[in-house]
Amino acid sequence: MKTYHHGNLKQELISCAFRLCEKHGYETLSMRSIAKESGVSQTAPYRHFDTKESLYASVAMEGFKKLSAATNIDTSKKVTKKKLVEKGVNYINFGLEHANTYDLMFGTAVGDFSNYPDLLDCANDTYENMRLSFSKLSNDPEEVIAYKCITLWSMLHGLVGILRKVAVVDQLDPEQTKGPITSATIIGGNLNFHLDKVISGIIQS
Amino acid sequence: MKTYHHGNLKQELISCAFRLCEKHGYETLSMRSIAKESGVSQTAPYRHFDTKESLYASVAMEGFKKLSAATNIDTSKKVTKKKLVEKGVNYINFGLEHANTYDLMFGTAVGDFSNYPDLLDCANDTYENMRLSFSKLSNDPEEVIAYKCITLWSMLHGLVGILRKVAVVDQLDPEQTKGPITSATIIGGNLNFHLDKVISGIIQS
DNA sequence: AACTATATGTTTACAGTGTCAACATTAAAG
DNA sequence: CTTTAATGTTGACACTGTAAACATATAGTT
Repeated sequence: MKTYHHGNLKQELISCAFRLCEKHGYETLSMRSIAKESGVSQTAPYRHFDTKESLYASVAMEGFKKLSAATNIDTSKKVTKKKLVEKGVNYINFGLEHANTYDLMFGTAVGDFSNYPDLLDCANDTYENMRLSFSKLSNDPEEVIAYKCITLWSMLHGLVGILRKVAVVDQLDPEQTKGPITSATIIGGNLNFHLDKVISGIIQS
Repeated sequence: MKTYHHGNLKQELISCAFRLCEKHGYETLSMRSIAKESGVSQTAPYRHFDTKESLYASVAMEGFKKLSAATNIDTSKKVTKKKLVEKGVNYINFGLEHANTYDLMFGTAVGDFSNYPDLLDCANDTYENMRLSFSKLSNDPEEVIAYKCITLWSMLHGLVGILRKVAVVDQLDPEQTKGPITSATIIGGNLNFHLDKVISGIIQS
């Protein structure tokens, strides 16, 4: 039965947008196509989202929740270096497997998180878990932990970005290695080891 | 005097787009506005660029050239750790000062560099200089150097991304430090020292 | 120098976009 | 049961990327 009022349109729009984003990237999303896909009129979304950006913000928030779910360490238990390495591997896998959503989360689609407090909270949660993890692992003063967090997060974030770019290069011509690349090397089995060294370095820094 | 044929439209369009991108970000660029700004009809750019993406590619190429100019080490002379640290600082400064262009270069605006061989070359040059620098600094085998390159580049790339996000958080409310942030700390004088440690770590890894 | 082909420009047109205003229908509150 | 607020639809506007048809200047050939 088809009612005039959808009943749960907002959530429907978000998950629809999330699905489309995952599949085709956020750049191809349109307010109208999402509306159509959800079976409502083209302007119905505007009852729930002021602008396209604010829909993006909701989708990004979903992304951060999933990122946290995929990477968070249970800080109520003992935190080990091994767990931190695992967190790192999970982070990178998330970034590569949900590349389109990751772009939405960390790109320019949502200009300023502070306009979307819920999103800001979710993003901070991701950071906070890393901070807590480092904190449980050592007795460093706060500012040192902050350094380590920024360092690790940057490393992970950067790897996601660079590996994707380099992967494109590799795919282009696997034979021609102008500059002995790299992503294949790292992705193909050694990422774990690599991250282990990097993270060890950060921990001891 | 106004002639029918512009004479140098292609370059004009690129530098015009570059300027607008630097100022307002690539997302706000439109083929038509660039044409208007250049004083030609709305479809004139299509005599020089098949698609908007291909204009983006040219702008991104400009970006990579400037990035190389700002960061490249003269590898014909002796390469020192200090120079590498300097390179890192320059890289991050470029990323933060030309944030909009940096987004264009490393974001999703240009889908696949392999469609734009010139762009690909420029991007590879940036990588290649880093590889050569590491190579001159040690006797590591190629694959180790590749590791180090990826690690350093990821670190730098990640820092640019994360510092900007975190900076946004900081600006929001400089008092409320939910999780003792970070970008102010790092940017405000310690970046050099921080990078020095990180890069030393990478070199010795 | 004249003719032709090509490069480069303009005009017009189309389908798609974000978003606003006016209106319709339903659910919630009094 | 009536009023109000929430949620939907229709229609409109200015803007977008880009294709097609046409105009003009330049370069190349005879």
